[in-house]
Amino acid sequence: MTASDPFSLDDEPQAPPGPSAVPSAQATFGGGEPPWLVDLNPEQREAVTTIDGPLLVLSGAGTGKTRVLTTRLAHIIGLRMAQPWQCLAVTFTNRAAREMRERLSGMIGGPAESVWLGTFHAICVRILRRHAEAVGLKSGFLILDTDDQMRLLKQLLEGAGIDSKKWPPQAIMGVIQRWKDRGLAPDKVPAEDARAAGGGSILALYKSYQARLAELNACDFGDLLLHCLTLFQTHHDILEEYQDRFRYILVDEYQDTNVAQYLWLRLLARKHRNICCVGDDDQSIYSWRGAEVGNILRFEKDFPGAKVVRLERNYRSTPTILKAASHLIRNNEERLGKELRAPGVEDVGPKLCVRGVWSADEEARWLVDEIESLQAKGAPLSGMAVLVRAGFQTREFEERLITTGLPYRVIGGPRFYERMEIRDALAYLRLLVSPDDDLAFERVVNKPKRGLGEATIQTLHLSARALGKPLYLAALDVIETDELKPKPRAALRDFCETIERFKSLAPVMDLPELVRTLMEDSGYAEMWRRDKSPEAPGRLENLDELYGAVEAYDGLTQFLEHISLVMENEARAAEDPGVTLMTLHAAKGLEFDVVFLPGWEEEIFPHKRALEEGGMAALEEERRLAYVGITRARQRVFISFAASRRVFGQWVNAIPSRFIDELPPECVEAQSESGLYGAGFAESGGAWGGAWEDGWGGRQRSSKIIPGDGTSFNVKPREAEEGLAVGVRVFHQKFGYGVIQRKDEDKLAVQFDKAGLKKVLAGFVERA
DNA sequence: GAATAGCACATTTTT
DNA sequence: TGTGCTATTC
Repeated sequence: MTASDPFSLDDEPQAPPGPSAVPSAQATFGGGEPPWLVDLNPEQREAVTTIDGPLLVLSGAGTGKTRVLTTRLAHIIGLRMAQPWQCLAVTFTNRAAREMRERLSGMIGGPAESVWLGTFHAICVRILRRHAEAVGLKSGFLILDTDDQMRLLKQLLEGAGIDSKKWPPQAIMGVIQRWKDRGLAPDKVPAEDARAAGGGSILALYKSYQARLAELNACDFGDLLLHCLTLFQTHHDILEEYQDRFRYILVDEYQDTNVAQYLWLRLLARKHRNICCVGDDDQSIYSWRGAEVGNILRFEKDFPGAKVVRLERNYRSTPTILKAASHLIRNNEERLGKELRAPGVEDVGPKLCVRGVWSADEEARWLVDEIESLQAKGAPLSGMAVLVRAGFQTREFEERLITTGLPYRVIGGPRFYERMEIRDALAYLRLLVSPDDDLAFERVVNKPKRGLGEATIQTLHLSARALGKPLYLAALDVIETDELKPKPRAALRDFCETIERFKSLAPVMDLPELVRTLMEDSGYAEMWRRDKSPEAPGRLENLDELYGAVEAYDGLTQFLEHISLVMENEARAAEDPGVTLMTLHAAKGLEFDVVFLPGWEEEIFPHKRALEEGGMAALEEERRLAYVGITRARQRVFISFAASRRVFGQWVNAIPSRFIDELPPECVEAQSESGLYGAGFAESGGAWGGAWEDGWGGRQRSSKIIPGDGTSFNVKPREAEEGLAVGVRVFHQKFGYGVIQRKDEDKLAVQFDKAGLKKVLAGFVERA
């Protein structure tokens, strides 16, 4: 892991690099073809070499989109059409940005460093830090994460006496975010929209939320774009500077851009009009987050004279997989139209396996059996993935994989820097760097408990307001007065002294040591050591990991800035050999030899909620999700559905997803449990769609409740419970070996070696 | 100020 | 079925 921030080079090279730095095409290749073009197919080549004017590259799954983007940059720079720092390339994720920069470095070496390449947010931060004053911020502004955002909004709700039951903060934040996604600052929200949102009350909240952020000199993620956009709209001189600078603009995943990003791009590209957007409307799966497929559908209208290149040669999947995916996605109305094909491949590959089973348990068992048998045939587990619609669905497969003893990893879930203990530690660090960080102060002032409760904080708030100072600085004053009772005053003084001490230590002390000692001296680490709850040891481990993570950085400020934009934990990204479990959303951009797509049932996939909220448009997005899932596979696809599964503890019947009917029968091998859909199922052939009708009476939900099969865990002889105490090592049929962390009658909390912390009944474990 | 019991709620998520 | 949040109680 490196802490080097590509954007930290604030001074651009003044003079163009000498001929040695960027090889000139003419000089090096004697007028012949530059080597980077050699292996490109004709469409890719066109996308790379059409560098003047607007260009839309419709790049299907697996057609070499990253390659086109990086080669295009190399081409522009290599031909000296522009200097590296005159090129802007924006992505959505840090992962994509990193990959692009690495590949570019491989092609052109050092100059790759000075390309403006990063996520929309990172680029905006870079610009905003320079021109913060122009939008009412100071350069050192703080970037809030979701946690801080919600905290702040809740405070405002409380202050305004709004019932958070009637107006859930999450929903309010959602409305505000959508406005920001559309590039709407509070004063630009259309009256009609404002009226629709709580009769204008949400707009009022939006206003006060923004005001509070300004007071705190802080931004949320949406603001990074919104402020940057406002900056461009209101300061023509600044806009022009960037318009002049960015001769060539490249955009990755264009189908995921929201309105704000679109406006931002359009402004920047207005001068040179050299904008190249790469995207795939069939993989637009983030509309619920503000992404506008419309941006890609309208490109030619917005950029008159735009050229469109279609990349349809897929180098990833077998022809059968491509055929199935194409057939499915053809059911969508709103698309630009594109067909993936596999160039020059003779072997069409095996059919997709679609399997129906009775219950979700069986589905997991079957799926893991398939994994095992593939592994036995020599397929590596790291080439296999289970892709689900929603995060909770990974559980049944995890459990089954544990029982079987196969290694796996789950992508997603709470990330390292979002864990409570890490955020607490970060708040301490933030306070060292910026004493005006009220949110950080409030977070840790009474963590661990110092007897500084609500009453004390309230007093502090009043004093702070009176003094016109941030909380922490006000606290420094207040401890010198009699405003507080002796006890809280002493506690607060103690807290402030610790912070002050570390503030002076910060410049001289080695970073990991500083963080560790701060956690010790503040009593924070001790708090978790004393905590008897079973998750406490894990939290301490995470803190240890944090001490290790800061090592790579030069200073606290750099560390905090970096993680505010890069929330992922790079240290953990290391490849390991297990099966990958994740959501379909998380799988976009990845590929595997074998892909398992379980849970293809109506109401789960397509998801009920999505359909309720978004109607037909949402159904199309769900279908695109299915398309994304299938096209992740290189060799094989296994789709499955269960006739019944437990949802929130209740047995619920399900019918197969409509997407199964939309697969071309000739690409599918149907398997089903005996009796599940009668004999008609397997041999239904062309009348594929009708197969379900026979078994289920059309698409009506069956009212018959199918109970669990009752064979597995009915009655188990009660083990001698006396041997089971905290600290005892035990064995569990499902979860394997572990140590008892807590005992409450017959309920145990056990930390399992592989399965993590689980609550189990004493009857299900035995002494190891 | 802290522990606890009851209660609603339960897609997708990067920055 | 599990969790995380609020309201209540000590």
